[in-house]
Amino acid sequence: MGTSSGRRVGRPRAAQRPDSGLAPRAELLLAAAELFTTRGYAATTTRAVAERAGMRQASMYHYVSGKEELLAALLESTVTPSLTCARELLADDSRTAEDRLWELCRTDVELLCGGSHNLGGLYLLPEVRTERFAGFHAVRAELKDAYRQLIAATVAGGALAKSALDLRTDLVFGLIEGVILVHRSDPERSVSAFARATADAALRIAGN
Amino acid sequence: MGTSSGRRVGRPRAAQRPDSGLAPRAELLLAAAELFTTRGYAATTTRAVAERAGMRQASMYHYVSGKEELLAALLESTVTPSLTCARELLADDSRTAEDRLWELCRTDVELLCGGSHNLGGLYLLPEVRTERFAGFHAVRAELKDAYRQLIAATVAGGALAKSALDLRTDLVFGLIEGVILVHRSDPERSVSAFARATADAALRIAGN
DNA sequence: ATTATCTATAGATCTATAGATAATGC
DNA sequence: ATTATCTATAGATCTATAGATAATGC
Repeated sequence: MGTSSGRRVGRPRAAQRPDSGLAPRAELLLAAAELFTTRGYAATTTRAVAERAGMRQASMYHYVSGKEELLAALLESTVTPSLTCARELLADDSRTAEDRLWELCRTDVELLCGGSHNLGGLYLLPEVRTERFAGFHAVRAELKDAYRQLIAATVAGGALAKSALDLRTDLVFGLIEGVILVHRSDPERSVSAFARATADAALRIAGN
Repeated sequence: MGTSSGRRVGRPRAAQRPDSGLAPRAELLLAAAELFTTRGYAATTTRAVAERAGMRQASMYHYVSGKEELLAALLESTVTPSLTCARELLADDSRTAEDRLWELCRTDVELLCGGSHNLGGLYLLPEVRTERFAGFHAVRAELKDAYRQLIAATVAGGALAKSALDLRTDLVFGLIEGVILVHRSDPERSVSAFARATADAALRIAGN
């Protein structure tokens, strides 16, 4: 738990603050998300993360092995919901491919821009390309493949050359990810309207 | 100069390498571009930059005041050509707005993805959002405004509501920038064909 | 006794400066 | 004499571990 309060086991924290209601690991993840997305991964120190989570630098190591683990956990938690959605849509025969592609785009944009801390921004960190985050890359590749399948099914009259399909997939996927940048430049805009508009735009790119 | 070789003034470099033909400052900028785009800004040390440029860490300070100056210079050098192109297109009355928007998109993608070191990737660094790079942001805002003007002129039959215009501008601009991510994921693809395809996609999004 | 935290710190950086040195230029 | 570089290093971090401490649980 750690969720409900009352007196807790262990030495009290030095800087006490109103109980966040979160378990310590979740506090760390939240703090890391905020700092990584705004300042970047390399520029964020373990001290900054821990202190923002309400504990001292060294205490962080009681919950995680270091910064790397925090980023890995955050990355995976960001793609997983998109992938779940993609799998459901792929399996749903009752709707047209176009319809499902639109829905996938919309949901994905909502997820990327929706959370309070612009978690999608994590995707842009240069460090993410490192092999250490292979788990994330694998999940992401699966998501991209779902896009590819839906785009292929969208095309009227069957077969599209592989290179053409790859291109469209990349453009659509790029649009969806580019959305992170757009959202960053204007975080006030209504996410749900923006998500629908982006999905519309994606269909225009995917279409014939 | 520094460009042509022969014996040069000053103590010789410790690690001598075949003369790159570049002036030392240019060598530093090139090295920084490679490292910043691949590893990130904060993760890149002054030592790494200097060493890659063929000199010792301390010698770098003879040419630049530090990492920050390198990033600022690189950023500005990346937008400036796009902006020049945008100004020319805005002034050219002999072509349709659609035509010019297409051309701007194409050129921009070429510039973002064309250079050998994926300089466009610099835009994605979290540090870039800092006020220190206000110069870059100003130039970039001007470029975005050029996009906005061309998109407005593209719309058939005049006025588009401001919010609708803003949305389209953001989507198009986002697509163009998103291209950096796409290029990153598949750097082998022909840039010029990709640039044309992206420009096509941009027109679809901008269009009515 | 167990646990969550703390304080203290060693070891490993990294930046930016001070001052020496090895070339050419005159 | 001027210049471009070098070596050396002080001061400022930052990470991760060791060991102490202040709670609750039994």
